Amino acid sequence: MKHDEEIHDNRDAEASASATSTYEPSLIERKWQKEWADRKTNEPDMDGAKRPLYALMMFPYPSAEGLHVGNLFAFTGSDISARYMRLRGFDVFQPFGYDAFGIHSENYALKQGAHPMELTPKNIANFQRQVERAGFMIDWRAKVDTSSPEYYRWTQWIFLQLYKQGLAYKKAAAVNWCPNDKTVLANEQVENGFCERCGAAVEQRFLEQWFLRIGSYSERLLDNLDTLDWSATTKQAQRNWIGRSEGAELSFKVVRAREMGAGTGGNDAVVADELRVFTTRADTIFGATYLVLAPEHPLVAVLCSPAQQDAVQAYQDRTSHQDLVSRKSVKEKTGVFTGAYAENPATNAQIPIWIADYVLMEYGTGAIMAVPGHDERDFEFAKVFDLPITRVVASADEAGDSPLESAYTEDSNGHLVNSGPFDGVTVSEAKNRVTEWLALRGNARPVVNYRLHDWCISRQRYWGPPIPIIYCDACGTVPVPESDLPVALPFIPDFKPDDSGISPLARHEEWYRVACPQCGGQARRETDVSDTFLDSSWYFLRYPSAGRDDVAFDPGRVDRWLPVDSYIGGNEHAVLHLLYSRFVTMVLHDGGHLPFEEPFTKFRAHGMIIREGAKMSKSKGNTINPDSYMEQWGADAFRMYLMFLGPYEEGGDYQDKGIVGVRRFLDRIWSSVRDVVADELAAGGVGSANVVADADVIRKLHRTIKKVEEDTARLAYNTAIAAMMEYTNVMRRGDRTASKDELLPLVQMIAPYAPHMAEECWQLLGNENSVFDSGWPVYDQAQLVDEDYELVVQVNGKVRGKVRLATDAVQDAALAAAMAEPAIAKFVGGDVRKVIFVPMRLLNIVVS
RNA sequence: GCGGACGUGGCGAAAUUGGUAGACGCGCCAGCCUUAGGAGCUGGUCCUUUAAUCGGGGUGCCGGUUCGAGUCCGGCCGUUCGCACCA
Repeated sequence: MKHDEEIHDNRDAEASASATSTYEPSLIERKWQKEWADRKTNEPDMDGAKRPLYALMMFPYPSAEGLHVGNLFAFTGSDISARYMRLRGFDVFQPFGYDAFGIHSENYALKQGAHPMELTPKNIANFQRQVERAGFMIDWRAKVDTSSPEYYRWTQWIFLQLYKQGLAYKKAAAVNWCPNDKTVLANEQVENGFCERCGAAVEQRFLEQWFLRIGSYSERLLDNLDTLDWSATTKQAQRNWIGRSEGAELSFKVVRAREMGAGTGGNDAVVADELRVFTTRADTIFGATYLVLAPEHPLVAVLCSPAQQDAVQAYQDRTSHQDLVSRKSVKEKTGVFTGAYAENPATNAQIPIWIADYVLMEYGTGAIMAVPGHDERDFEFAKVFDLPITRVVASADEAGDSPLESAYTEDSNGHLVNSGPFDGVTVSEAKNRVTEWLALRGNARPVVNYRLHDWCISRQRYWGPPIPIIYCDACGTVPVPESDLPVALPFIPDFKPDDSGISPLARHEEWYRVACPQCGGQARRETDVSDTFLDSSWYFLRYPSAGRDDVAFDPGRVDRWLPVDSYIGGNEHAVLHLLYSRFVTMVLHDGGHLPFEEPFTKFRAHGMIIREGAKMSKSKGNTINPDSYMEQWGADAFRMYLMFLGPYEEGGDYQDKGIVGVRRFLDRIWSSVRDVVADELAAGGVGSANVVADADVIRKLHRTIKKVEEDTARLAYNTAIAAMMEYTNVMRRGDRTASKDELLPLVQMIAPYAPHMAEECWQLLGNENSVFDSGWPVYDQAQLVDEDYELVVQVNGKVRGKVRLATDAVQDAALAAAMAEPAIAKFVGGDVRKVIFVPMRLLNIVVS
């Protein structure tokens, strides 16, 4: 629009012109976005800010479909919070960027038959257009794109720091393989055995992979949660994911099977000293009637008797080819006897050792003691294979000699039976005492186990940062020297993944052949790239130093701006991004690179937007195109409506008709401003206001400021907006013309919500500066107190009337006032037994 | 199965420490204005009863604590999210 120039160059004329016109969002929104850019309104002094505040929103992946309304909901909530803090006088730094590397971007390119290196910049440009249109207070100097060499150079640098600190290692392991995306997935990316991205059933493969030792940070990751100001739901999700469980590691002496004695009879030979199991129910040891190892357990080969060799081998083959869906979903118990026995350290009985796929190698020691009497899975297994079931726990009111129909897993009020010296001891007490008893004999030690596994970051894909490692025949695994970073991702036309389990880069000898940085001999590069979640695990560290090509992050800027003061985002990242970011920050702290170990001081999870009661999805065809809504109603109205739907932290139901209410509200404010300006022009120019503020309106105003301030601070945007609407209704009651003094604070309050309109109104009302530099209105405490109030009068708890009462009135006065009212007095029949007086609220007269 | 959140009009939702249930908005009804209105303004809108009041009932269900419960406690029912053969 060429209109822009006219607006800009001829502001006063335009101001008076628009003052008499109707509210035209498209004009003023464009105008102010340009103004903010020209005036550098959104750019704090990165090296000199006095009251720095880092407000972060979760950066999106720039999908080709463009901005989703869910993105907009998330960004708007963050933006309101940031703009509010700006009005409160903070130097707010709110950056934005793109999580452009990774499988989703690559898959989309594959679908389009395009190359991600060419497609990604286009997607970013489109996304950026939409984000700019919504009018966020973003400092665009700090833009980050994880797929740019300037960024991923430092992602690789971070990998090297992990490597240096011994926290990155390569191992051959059974990993999750997505046959559709043709890559390895982290545990966190597998949902119920299906690929989180594409939904394909995940298979198990045995591949050499790079892992990060997040598991060794379990305790810290868990304990620190208590110190963080985060949404409770997010913390809870992390606690579940880390999965701490207290128990004991018990050791069982192993004996060779009798049948193996080759006719010598009873000549037991020890083949492995001991077998260790993890249990949270050491108290049930007397009921352990067999042991079960995971089929992958390394001792299986040693323990297995020749007679059972074939059966065991066959079972192992079967499990190793199984995909994780069938392996991990509950189903019929299967297993094979190894031919070996172990000695129960409590009963000294010889118990058989089995293998079964219901025991997982990656948890605990990969072996369990089976107590079929008191564990559902063990019970089921014992039934299938006819193994003995011994009862060792009974509830308080039973003797415990009746046979079990099912596993008795209740442990809160049970006591031990058939447990030798521990008969009668309660379960909770026995957990410790049995462990201690076994420990004295060297058969137990208390252990804390975590469910959190190390993080597999290898991806056999193209669109990611190459892992900066070189393999040399002479020197072994050699990290790329930091001075050689970035290891650039080459442009290759054939970036399509295949079934081989190796990356597309491995097909390019000219790329992976390289001289060893240590000995100069022939060597080859690692051809896997790293997980997208490594890219996003540190982007917030980069923002304040974006553009610097000599460091990942500048220490001075880190000191001034980090850790992040306020982070707002979706709970879908509760255990992925948010946990990885905490881990990486801790590692960088331990390596001496950061002065803090927790990246996000405060985190709030927002809710989800649904539409007309149903989830939005492309397949249902009920998605919302933000562009068309912003076109029709204006970005301000759209932003505000999204916030008005429901509590921000819970989400809301988008109803197409609802936005009109918010737009009407903005129209009303606009027309009040227009009236004031018109009056002033008629009266001789700006500043000659002639409508006098109304005392009742002003009192309502101060209450409203307090309410909006408190609600905005706690992200209760829906009620803050309601309060502003209420005030506007009072201010305009009966189509009354508002006064300038009534209007100015409203414009300031609404600024975080409808920033363009607020700026325009602020200017029309005669202000030169940005409304965001004007400060937050201050309410007057004295205006909040009334001389009298309406006292609710109850008789026996039922509301019977209301009386006006002086604010400082005491109970006797209140009672007298109530009884003077015939409508109330008629309900007070018998004796007054009791009077409850809650000043400023109610009076309850209790009669017999 | 374990852990969390939630359940309020026709709809989205409000409701400090327990203190007038339904703010605000949508929709709907009536009126005003208008040549007209998918514009604007005013009033009304939980159910029941009533000419209107008065009254009675009402926050998923059952019970409890309390002068007083949407809110607290116990037990169900339902919705939803996270984890899940984790020993």
